[in-house]
Amino acid sequence: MNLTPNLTSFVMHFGEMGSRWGFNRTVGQMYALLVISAEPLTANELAETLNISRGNVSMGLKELQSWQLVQVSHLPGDRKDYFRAIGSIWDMAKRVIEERRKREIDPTLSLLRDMLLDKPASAQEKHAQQRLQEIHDLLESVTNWTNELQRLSPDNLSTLLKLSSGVGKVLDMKDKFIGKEERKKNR
Amino acid sequence: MNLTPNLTSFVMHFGEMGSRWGFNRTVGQMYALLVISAEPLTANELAETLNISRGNVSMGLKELQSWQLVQVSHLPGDRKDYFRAIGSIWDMAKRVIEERRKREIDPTLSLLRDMLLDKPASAQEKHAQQRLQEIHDLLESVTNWTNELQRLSPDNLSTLLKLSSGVGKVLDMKDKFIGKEERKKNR
DNA sequence: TATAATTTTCAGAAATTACTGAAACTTCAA
DNA sequence: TTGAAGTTTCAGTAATTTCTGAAAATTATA
Repeated sequence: MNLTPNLTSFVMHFGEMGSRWGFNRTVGQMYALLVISAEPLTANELAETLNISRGNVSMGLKELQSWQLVQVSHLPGDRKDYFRAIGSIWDMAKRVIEERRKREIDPTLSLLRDMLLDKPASAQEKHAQQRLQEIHDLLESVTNWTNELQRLSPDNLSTLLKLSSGVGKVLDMKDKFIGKEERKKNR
Repeated sequence: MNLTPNLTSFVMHFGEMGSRWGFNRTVGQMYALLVISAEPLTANELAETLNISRGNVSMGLKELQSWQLVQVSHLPGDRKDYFRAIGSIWDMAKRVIEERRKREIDPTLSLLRDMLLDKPASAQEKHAQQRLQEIHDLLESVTNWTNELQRLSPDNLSTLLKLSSGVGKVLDMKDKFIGKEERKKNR
């Protein structure tokens, strides 16, 4: 496949950014290419377009599949695997959030849980545990949020994202809202 | 400084995770140590406790300062620099969000903006631009959110996080709130 | 101004991570 | 079965990143 210079520079940029997003350069390039391509691509097309080895493409696709960011499909009467980026932009966002949570938060959260079960054995540990508790609570909240996000429909997710500038407003509102609900309950 | 085995394992774990969070192993260890330490530490204490070279500590501290995650302080009559992790857990969370946005989103967003200014020159580019537009919009929303988060007081940030199981609730609130505002306007 | 205390820099070594390409494997069709 | 079409694996190499430690720079004190 031949890319216009513009698209090439996007693909390359995405490769550079890839490392900041948790996968390596070529995996980033492969994903960018799949995202902008109108048609599914074969592993060979990826290798040729990006000038990387066939073996590397195979490994990269495995990685992208583990992120659940690409899908394989087939054409009747053609044995080759065709790859495409999964669904909508919202699906991608959800997957990235989910995967990063698994990799960046879960392991730490589970270690923190264990550590907090131990009684602090010294003044040093006592102070440390306080900080660890705070970190634990924060990470747990973040985890809850991401779980909740997974459940949202694309529509609601979109609404929520666009709400940004109103977070403050909504929070102020929350007091009134909760207040009202509480009053109802206690009536 | 001598750490208990428990704390040592936390510090080491944080080092391993460090690479997933955007800094390297020793920087992660250094930060973990500063976070759990009740007292500010000198560069030499860090180097000794973690068994890494003095030079490495110097570079690592520079990195942590660029993330604005540590502060230097001094003791009267002592020329050494003492380092401590900045403020509260909320401050840390904000810094991390802010820095990651700068590193992981801003550059891509700015490239996407440029690309979307060009008229698509081919069918290929036309299709690609549609996807790029979607990505652009998503990243822009995320950026708006993080900006908004920066502005939130620790109190509100905490409330927002704990609201987790109520992302749905946030949306409900928004509807009622907006609805009320609209009704007011139209009255 | 000299010197002692401390921090920073940076060239090269060490460690880690990514990539290639040839061989092994799988799958299907004849 | 055989072999053609395709994919995966992995040992070895290349590229990148991290770390060390000695030298240079900085800063305070006498």
